[in-house]
Amino acid sequence: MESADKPRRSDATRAAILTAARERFAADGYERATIRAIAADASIDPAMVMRYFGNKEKLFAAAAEFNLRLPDLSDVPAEQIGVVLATHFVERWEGDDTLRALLRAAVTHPVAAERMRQLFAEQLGPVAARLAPTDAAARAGLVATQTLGLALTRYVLELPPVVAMDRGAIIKWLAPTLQRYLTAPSP
Amino acid sequence: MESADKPRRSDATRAAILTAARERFAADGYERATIRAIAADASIDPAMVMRYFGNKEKLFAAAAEFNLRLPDLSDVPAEQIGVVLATHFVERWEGDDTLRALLRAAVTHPVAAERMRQLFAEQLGPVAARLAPTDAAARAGLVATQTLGLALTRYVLELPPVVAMDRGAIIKWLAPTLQRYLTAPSP
DNA sequence: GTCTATAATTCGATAGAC
DNA sequence: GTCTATCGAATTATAGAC
Repeated sequence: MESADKPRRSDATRAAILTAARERFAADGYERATIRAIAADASIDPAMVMRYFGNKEKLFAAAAEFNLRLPDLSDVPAEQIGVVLATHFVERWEGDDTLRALLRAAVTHPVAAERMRQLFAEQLGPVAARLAPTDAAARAGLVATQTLGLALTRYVLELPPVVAMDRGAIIKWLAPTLQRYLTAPSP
Repeated sequence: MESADKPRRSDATRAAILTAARERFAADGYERATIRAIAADASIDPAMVMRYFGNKEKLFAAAAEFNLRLPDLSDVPAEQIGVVLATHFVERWEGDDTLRALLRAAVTHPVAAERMRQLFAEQLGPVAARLAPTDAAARAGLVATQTLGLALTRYVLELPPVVAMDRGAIIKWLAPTLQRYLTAPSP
């Protein structure tokens, strides 16, 4: 929208604000994350945050801009879709505050919740539709229950046994679940 | 602590406050749920809420007091544990604001999160321990990922396809997942 | 027990000097 | 572009009259 032309001098400042905002939103949720704290983290004046992003809602919208980055799955054999998806999700969540910020905010912030709904409908829906033409929506929803449940318990609630599991174990346990939700006959 | 003796006159007021508090905490989360709004819902003065519960934290603690109410599962055959658990959880979540209030608050409120951790450790842990002595904790954690994931997507985020599913379908889809997490050999 | 008044904070947002 | 000063609103919590 605005980034096509010349890279502005202030882009570094902008990026610093966004990074700090993502960390705060991810750690504290929408209402506890204050503009003052975000500005302090970015070593900048709070008024600058307002100048750059207008208000808190727009700042959040910019900070939580992201997608699932699902790879092209059209070449993946149907019987391997579970492993591929489980692997992708586990690695996608780690090391990026954006998704945690969105999840935490979505619980109390209607706009964030709506974006979460869009995200799974638009990006996971098509995958399910290719594998199961009839009840694709329900199957995509089931995949969401398991993947978001993992994210919730591991990164937000931090249930000790879920935190303790390594990535490999998680993938091995979850892959058959996702596989069944997407390709098994309706029970 | 205080309820053993005589039922006080003010117990009705107390109960009204708690009911309103649960609804507000469940609908708005911890920080957006205000004492003023709770008092208004209960048709009472805000100052009374403070008098009865001291402060907001204690009010929440009282309102979110609950347990999973897991039935006695020692008589359930190991191969039916999935169906029994899935059925119980689906019916436990519906029609009771308490658990939704706790889940929503736990995402941003550390005390609520700690209670959520205790809840699953103390009540789900033993069930897993009986079925799988070695890696019981991990299996209980996996069950938590799926059951809390369902609660999150259906009652909090309200993903349309998850909301649209009826209880029977949910149970049929989730039961094999829970069954495998608890009784299948480690992958 | 009940309610009014208000203290004490905190936060988002704005105005304006430099 | 950057920062100071501050407004206005909302909230928890308290003090005290009745």
